[in-house]
Amino acid sequence: MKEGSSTISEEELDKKTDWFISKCREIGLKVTPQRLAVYRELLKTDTHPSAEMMYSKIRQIFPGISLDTVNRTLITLNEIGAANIVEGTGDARRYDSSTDEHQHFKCIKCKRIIDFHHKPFDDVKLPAYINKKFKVLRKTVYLEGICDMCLERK
Amino acid sequence: MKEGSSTISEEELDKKTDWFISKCREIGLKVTPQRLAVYRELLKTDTHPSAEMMYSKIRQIFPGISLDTVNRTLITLNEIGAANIVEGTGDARRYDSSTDEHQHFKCIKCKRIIDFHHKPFDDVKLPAYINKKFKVLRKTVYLEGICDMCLERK
DNA sequence: TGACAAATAGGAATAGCTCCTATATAGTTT
DNA sequence: AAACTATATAGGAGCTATTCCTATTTGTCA
Repeated sequence: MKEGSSTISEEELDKKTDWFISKCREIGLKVTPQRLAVYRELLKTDTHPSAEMMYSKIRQIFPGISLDTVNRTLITLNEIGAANIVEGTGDARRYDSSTDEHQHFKCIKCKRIIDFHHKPFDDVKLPAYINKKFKVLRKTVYLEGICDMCLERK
Repeated sequence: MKEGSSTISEEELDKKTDWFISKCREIGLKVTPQRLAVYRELLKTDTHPSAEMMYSKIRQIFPGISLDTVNRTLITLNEIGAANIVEGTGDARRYDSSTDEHQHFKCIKCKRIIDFHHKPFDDVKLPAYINKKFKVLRKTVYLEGICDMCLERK
């Protein structure tokens, strides 16, 4: 289970940045400093930030960026597979840069989202009639409840 | 897989209405005609409506109701276990009156939500460390992709 | 039936995007 | 390296979904 700030290594960050640049070029997206900043900041966190959270963060290193750009960029990242929108029930969209298969737990009190990985969930195959009828792009398992911190606080 | 309008029987509707009334009394919620109307209309559909969709529908039989009441009521229904908020990634909240275990597929083009039930998903047990650390109130499996209708149209 | 806490209608306010447009710039072409 | 052009951006307007506010109404219980 991962919580708090990420500890991604410089090496890993550079590797993913290179991948991202190639991916953009491949698709024909321009590699703008804004895009790079959004992608790299998202890589550095595992708190599943909202667009607004990313905006505050990025403004510290890139003061002129607009919220609209952050929003558009996050959606773009999701489209090209460089990030995912975390599933949930209402509230602001939350983003995740992890591409490894994993699941989410969201606290309905503090809205914190915590990653975990339980292999049996990955292993369940979809029924054939679903794959036949629909084009499934994403399969997620999502838990909701009260987190340890909120349980204690109460 | 269920699509289109529900075919809930009068009998079933009455049974659930009785249950709902007891539940409200038990918790100390007043049984208002607005609450009953929202609950009963939600029971009659399986299109996973948004608050706005419910509002249009209910206004036909209850012209004076306000959108705020519909919104508040749907949230209340979710809180007392008389309905669920469907998981998703953005857009307006969608609601479901079904209490049976099942899963959702959402079309990212037309936003249609379709129920299905694949027992292996129910059977996966959560890892012990999750249940120990968090109070899990809900476990959902959510698929996203392109539905049959949108695939054809393209 | 009267009292009162809870719920409602209606409108105002807010949050979270998304759209619009003039300007700027990455990537390409010369 | 200058010019070109399709994209991308900043900033603000606009929009959608939801929540808040408050005067009024209404279930529920004594």
